[in-house]
Amino acid sequence: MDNEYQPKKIETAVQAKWADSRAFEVTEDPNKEKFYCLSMFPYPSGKLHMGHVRNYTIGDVISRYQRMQGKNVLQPMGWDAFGLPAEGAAIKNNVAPAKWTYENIDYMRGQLKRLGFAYDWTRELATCSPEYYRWEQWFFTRLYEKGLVYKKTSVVNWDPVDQTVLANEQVIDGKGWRSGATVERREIPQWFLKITEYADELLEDLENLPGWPDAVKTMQTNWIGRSEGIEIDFKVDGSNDVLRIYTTRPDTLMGVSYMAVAAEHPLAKTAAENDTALRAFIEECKSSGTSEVDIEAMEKKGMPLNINVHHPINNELVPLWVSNFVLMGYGTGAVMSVPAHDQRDWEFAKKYDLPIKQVIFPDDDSEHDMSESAFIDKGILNNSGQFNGLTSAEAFDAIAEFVEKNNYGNRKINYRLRDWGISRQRYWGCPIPVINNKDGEALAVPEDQLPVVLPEDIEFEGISSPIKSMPEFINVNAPDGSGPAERETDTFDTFFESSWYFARYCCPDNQDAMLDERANYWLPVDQYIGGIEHAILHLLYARFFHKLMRDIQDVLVPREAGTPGAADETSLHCDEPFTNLLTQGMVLKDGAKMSKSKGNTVDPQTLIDKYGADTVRLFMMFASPPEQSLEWSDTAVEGAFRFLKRLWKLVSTHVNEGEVKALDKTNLTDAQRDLRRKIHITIDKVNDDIGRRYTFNTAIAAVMELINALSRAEQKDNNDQAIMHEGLETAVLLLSPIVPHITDALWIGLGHEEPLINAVWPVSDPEAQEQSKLELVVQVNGKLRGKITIDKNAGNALIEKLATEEENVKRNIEGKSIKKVIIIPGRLVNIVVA
RNA sequence: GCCGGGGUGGCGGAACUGGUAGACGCGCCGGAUUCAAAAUCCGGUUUGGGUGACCAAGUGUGGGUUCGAGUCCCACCUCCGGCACCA
Repeated sequence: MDNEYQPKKIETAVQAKWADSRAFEVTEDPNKEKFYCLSMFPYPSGKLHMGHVRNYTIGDVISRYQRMQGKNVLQPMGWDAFGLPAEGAAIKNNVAPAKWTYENIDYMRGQLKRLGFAYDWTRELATCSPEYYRWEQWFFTRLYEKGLVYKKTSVVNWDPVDQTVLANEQVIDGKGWRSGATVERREIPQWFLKITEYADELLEDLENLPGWPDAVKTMQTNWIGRSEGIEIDFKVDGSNDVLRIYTTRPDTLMGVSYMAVAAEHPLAKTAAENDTALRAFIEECKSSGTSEVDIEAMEKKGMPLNINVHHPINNELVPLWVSNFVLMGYGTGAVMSVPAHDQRDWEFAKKYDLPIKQVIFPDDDSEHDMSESAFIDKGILNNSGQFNGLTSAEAFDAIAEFVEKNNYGNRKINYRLRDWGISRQRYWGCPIPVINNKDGEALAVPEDQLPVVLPEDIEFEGISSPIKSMPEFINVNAPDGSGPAERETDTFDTFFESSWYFARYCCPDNQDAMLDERANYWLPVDQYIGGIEHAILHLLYARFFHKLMRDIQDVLVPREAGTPGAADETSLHCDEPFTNLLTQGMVLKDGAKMSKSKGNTVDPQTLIDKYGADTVRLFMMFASPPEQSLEWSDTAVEGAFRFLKRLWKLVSTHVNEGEVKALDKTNLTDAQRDLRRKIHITIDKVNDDIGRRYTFNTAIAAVMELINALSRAEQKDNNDQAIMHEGLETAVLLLSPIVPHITDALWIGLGHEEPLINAVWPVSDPEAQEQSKLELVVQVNGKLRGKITIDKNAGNALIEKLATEEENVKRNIEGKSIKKVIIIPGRLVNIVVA
């Protein structure tokens, strides 16, 4: 066996071997337990970054480990290929988005292959290919048919100079990224998916996901934001209009001192018609950004509309204001304001000198200082007429009843979650399959005319989407036979594509249906791995989409209908797409996220070229546990490389010493017994770390400890050599999911003919782990004062005796009386003295 | 602003269920090898005190619970992720 570790040589050879034997191509095998391991697919931005390498190494380690457990493992890879950066590149470098994207994919695919990930490349897909997106177009038309999509106006960022819609990311300090013009809010018609119809199920099913991190489930729960409240109508004075609001605190209803509507609210618009100051204010409200941060962080402003509404209980007049923090697209676009019991209303009232009327009082006789802040807790009602003396909870019911009885409104469950706006006014995306006829009706493109193919041979003139000025794309005949019509030129939000790719991987070659029965073999994904930044949007949309696919007929069409068994399945079986979720942390350098804009990136390719794929993989897994952020270190990469060299040398030295005879277990020295125990303890430790905890860093540390112990061991007799052999084989197997190339070569060196990827994960020998003596720590008043070695069967009386007799312990308890002795079996003794 | 997560030696991190704080690696210091260097190998390495055995302090800050707290509770500081059109 070669004495020198040559990563490039062995990695190329092993990768060729895997490719030739189609080692990672899988098919459905009903007799084997399946394991679907999925990493979030990359956006093909140019080249792999360290975050990708980390993500995909984690997925590969889990996949290879599960394969060694005997499972039928699917690990696919593809490309989230539509998106804004391709348009940026097109505008900047005058290259078509399609060409740019496909070239990036080719380069990045090469990098993934070079890293040795065990992907089934026959399933590769790119979301920008018509073979892929035709099915989401088809799916959209089915959802339209079912009434699960609808069109309404909603707000976008409008760049008045470039005459185009901007993404939030393209708005910098309220200005357009290219024009520098102040961005306006503008309302345009857009398509929406009714995710709110699934709000309850999306919320409740989180309880059926024990394999998801609590942090993600909490964030999704709060995002959905279910609340129980009441919708109440306030009659507008001198008009037949009513102003409908929603509140979760009807108990504070008698404390209302003003009402507020959004700038876009019809009442505000009408009032502004004859009032220049009001008109100016409403214009100003439209200048803020559309994001929640923009709205929540800005200074809260308002103006009275000179309109009053009637309080539904006592009929008193309440002034109506327009304000910049109420949003039209959110609830009813109007709120009731109770400054005494809501902090934001309190601040607004202070600013504009509006009355603050306390109606809820602490239930413990304490007094709240209204001049300091709002009293937001629940309590006892007062100053509330007929409701005085009720608790907040009682008042909720009483007021709800009152309101319902008088037809002023009803109880309502509300969600913070809003319907999913899926229209984008961009080019590089999937065309929304809709045709608008001359009567303005939006008609779904019929199935036989799908896919609506995005023209790829285009040029950007300016920055808006080329298909918006492309008559050959736009002008069509209406599918209802009503004559000339216009094609929709908006494209889908790219989250649309990434919401179902996990299902398409199961049957990417099916040209006749979105999914087939193979999806029911592989789904749900057993392990999903990706960045924590996707905790809400992507993961919620994918869960939603999965439920839609489950509920819409004909999504799943069996390939050979009518044949017995699984092929007759016509719907998805499972309710949730991802059984277990692992959210990896960021890759940082000098404490900041690696990113092009910060200029602190490290190109993985340079490292692969210098050290090989195994070193990069090993470093990534060793530097920190997957959920934490990972701090980049060049010297630590050197360390990982050094460890592999040491491992190689230890194996080659051992192998080159010749044949090893079988271990004679009846004749072991204490040192040999200890070393064997170390080997078998390490098996259990690494199995737990990789298989259960996903703490690959501690798994690697444990193998390093084993290698250190093996290198220190004397090599004098047969047993020494036999234990060395056992230890090295164990280390190679345990490391193989992490560094699959070097371990494959070492496995061959250790005399195996069957490839390592077909080897079985090692199982420890409990007998080898037994020991007759135990070490206990002795504390005095909780401070470590000594250690004692006891027989494993020693009783508490003997342990206490030995502990108190230990030299240093004795010194520390001298002259004091022992109050208590606490013995934690196998761990410690704590002597409490005074 | 709101929601979620983190903070441990010079550095990355370990300590899983309240039970030896600092495993493993990096860096640094000393030694071996070498004409010399690189590479490699051996030893040391939380801080302060002590020749030493040991002693004291110590897990962002301030309090608390406990025989015992990095771990649990309360308050605060700070950094990171998300906030619906970046992906």
